Amino acid sequence: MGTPLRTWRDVRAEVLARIRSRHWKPGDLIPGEADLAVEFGCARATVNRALRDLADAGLLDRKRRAGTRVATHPVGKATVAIPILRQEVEARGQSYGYGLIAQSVARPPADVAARMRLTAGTDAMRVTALHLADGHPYALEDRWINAAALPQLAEADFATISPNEWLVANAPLSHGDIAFSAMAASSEIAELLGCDPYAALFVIDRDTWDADRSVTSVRLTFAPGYRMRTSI
Amino acid sequence: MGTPLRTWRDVRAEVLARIRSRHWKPGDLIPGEADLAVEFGCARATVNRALRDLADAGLLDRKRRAGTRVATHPVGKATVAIPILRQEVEARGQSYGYGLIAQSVARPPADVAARMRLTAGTDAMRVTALHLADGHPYALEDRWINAAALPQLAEADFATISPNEWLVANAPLSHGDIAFSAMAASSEIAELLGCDPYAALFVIDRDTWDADRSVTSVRLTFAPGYRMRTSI
DNA sequence: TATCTTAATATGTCTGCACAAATCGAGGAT
DNA sequence: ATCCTCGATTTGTGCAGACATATTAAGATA
Repeated sequence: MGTPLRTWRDVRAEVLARIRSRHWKPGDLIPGEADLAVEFGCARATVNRALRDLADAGLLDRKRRAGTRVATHPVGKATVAIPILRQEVEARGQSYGYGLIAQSVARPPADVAARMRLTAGTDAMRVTALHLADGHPYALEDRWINAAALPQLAEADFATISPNEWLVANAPLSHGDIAFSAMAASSEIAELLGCDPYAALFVIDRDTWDADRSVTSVRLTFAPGYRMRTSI
Repeated sequence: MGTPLRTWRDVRAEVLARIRSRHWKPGDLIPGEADLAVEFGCARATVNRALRDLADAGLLDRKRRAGTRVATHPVGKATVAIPILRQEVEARGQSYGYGLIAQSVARPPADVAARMRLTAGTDAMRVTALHLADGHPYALEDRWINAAALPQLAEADFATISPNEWLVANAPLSHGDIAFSAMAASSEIAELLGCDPYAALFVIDRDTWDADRSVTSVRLTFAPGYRMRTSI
């Protein structure tokens, strides 16, 4: 019993220490908020804030009436920064470059149309572009955009601004699905990225939605050696 | 001006709607908490909770005195579920299998020793194991464990339990660094995973720490076709 | 003019209280 | 025995007020 823990960060630190030290083990039921508030010498709301934060981080499981338990599978999630290419390159101290490769309006292939839930026969805009770091290929962007969802699309000039940045500035904010995978370079991609065919490349696929309407579907293929990092 | 927004989720939804509708555009300064509380007919704490949540999600930038702005680069982060292989496989409705390939105590190579910050000449335990889904190779686990950080390590029987699960149950909770990348299969790995040499494989590297002491460093190499998904 | 000090302001958080919502278990009805 | 209802328990959240802290802008000083 020491000095009172005044802030919710103090409380969080103390609870975290007890979990880490295995004083409270995975699966254990820990005391209720009211008890902890008394022990720590603070208000219940403060304890609540601390425990809620740890629960958000996946370290605690909380249920009404049932109480709070230490999570059995403690390290469940990590937040990764979805790369915004210009920022990422510039954060590495390199100069960012961008080049449009192709732009057209075409019938998307079946898999893309299905992912975007476009009615059969609908056209979409396809933009292919290359992102550069210090003049070297950094990532290849292959994007389909649903023109029906973006009235201003005609005004966009993807020769000077990347679709990524244009969409950030002009598309309604929305949710989406993201998938990370590895893919062998096709000969086309190898040529564009300046790497060997069959090189192992890191790939991010992202589908973005405005309510139930697909806005865009993009694949970013990174040059060999790319690593996406995070910490927990 | 409608019925009062009573809950912080209501407030969050309303603010989100204004952002999505571009009523408040990226970069805009939005009204202060007190003003919004009056407008919405709720307490400032409720508005605070809602705005804090949106800021955590990366949709708002908040600074004391400066106020709250709509984020210029709206979608910054996503939480990914760090795969716990057994759960992941079973969640797909497949049967999970596990097999120990090799276990030894050895001098880790320079890059691993450096990552784990082991003093030169320290030995560590190396465990190599294969995770299976419906009997097919799913992921290869190549792990180094710092015995000095884990007294009970001698009791572990990695022939029957995977290092992953044993560590979850026995190691103190800790922080760590994670990196995702793509790698071409070496001939050894190709044989273990039953894929072609040079196949593009998804790789997760994870270093785990207890305070400033390295606990374990692991590389998970997934069989071809693996995708790690999330949504924002 | 340049720099330092001070006040104003917006967010951050604590407190104490109240009630809401979820959930579990006991006890009663069928 | 089975099902249902109801109360108790625990977390979830709202509110009003106060103070803390960061940051900016204006004013004072050199």
